Amino acid sequence: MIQSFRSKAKQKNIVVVVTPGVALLDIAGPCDVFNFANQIAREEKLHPEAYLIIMASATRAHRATTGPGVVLANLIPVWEITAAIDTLIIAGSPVARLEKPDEAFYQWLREAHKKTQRTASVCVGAFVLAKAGILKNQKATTHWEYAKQLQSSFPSLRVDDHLFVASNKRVYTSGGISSGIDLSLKLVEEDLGREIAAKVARKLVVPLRRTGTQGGQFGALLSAVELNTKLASGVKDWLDSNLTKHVTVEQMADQANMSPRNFARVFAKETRLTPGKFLEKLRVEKAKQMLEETDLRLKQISARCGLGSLISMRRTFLRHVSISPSGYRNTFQKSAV
DNA sequence: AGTAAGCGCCGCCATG
DNA sequence: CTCATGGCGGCGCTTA
Repeated sequence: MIQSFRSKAKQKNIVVVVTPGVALLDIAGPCDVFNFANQIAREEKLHPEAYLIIMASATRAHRATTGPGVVLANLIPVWEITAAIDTLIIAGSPVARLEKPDEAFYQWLREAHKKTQRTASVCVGAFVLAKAGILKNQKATTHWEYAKQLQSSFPSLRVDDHLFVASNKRVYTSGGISSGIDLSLKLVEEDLGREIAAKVARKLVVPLRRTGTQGGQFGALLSAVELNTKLASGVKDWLDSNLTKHVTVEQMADQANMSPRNFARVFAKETRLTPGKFLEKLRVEKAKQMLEETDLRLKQISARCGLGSLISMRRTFLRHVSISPSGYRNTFQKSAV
């Protein structure tokens, strides 16, 4: 019985726009998230059918070949969509970074965006939103490999390549290919609440909110790329035993026997990270570890990581992990069984 | 809350 | 000529 469902909210139309060469995961991620959200909302008697997923094509063709060769059929060219679009998702693909799709598509996109509740991109789909002018002056992210290109092509954007999802009022961008999942989970959380989103995440066996950076290992702030460089790994050992102290970049340079200027330059080239940022990440990493594995007071943890006062640890922590230290502990502390 | 001080970062230029 | 290094000064973020 319809009456038994708690939510009176209308069904939302999710339009996923694909272009040829799209990574399968770019579209599979969002599709599965919304589909599982439907399923769970139904089971929970919250909503009989929360989402309708519409697969659309950015070209006149009704089919598109994905990067791995799987052919998507029965696509609806965007111009033929008649339903009101609640959420528009532009999936990334190699052509998304080029001048394609054509001007007609961009015109459609600009018009459509005026009417959507939310417009989003996965991976390099951000280039499409940027070209359409939708990201002007907004915070944005994309696949980290293309973040620089995005920033230089569209200087007004504030590109942050370590984010998985960047959200503004109505516009969302997400990072690497798999982050379409993170993006969609966030949208589901907004629509159906945290509990449902968490259940979807559990079903997919992914964290509800990924912490850390793109390219980083799961939950790790510092990626192998950043740590496996000569400079970083060399300095890291020394840093680990000096984290409680106030460390300057100059001291780090000393450890590497280089001038501060040159150290900073070479370090940045190798790791894509400035020495200061690296140090900060290392401190937060250590704090995360202690929050997970110990019962130490926040203040003690802060001291041991060199993150300063409780206030400043909180601030720094929020910047990197997007939740407070105590919130992080609540979610991730390993229960003492 | 608004300001001042400190520090890291980066562009620019000089040197080897 | 180029490439790696290093010094200087200004800008901006963080903290007190």
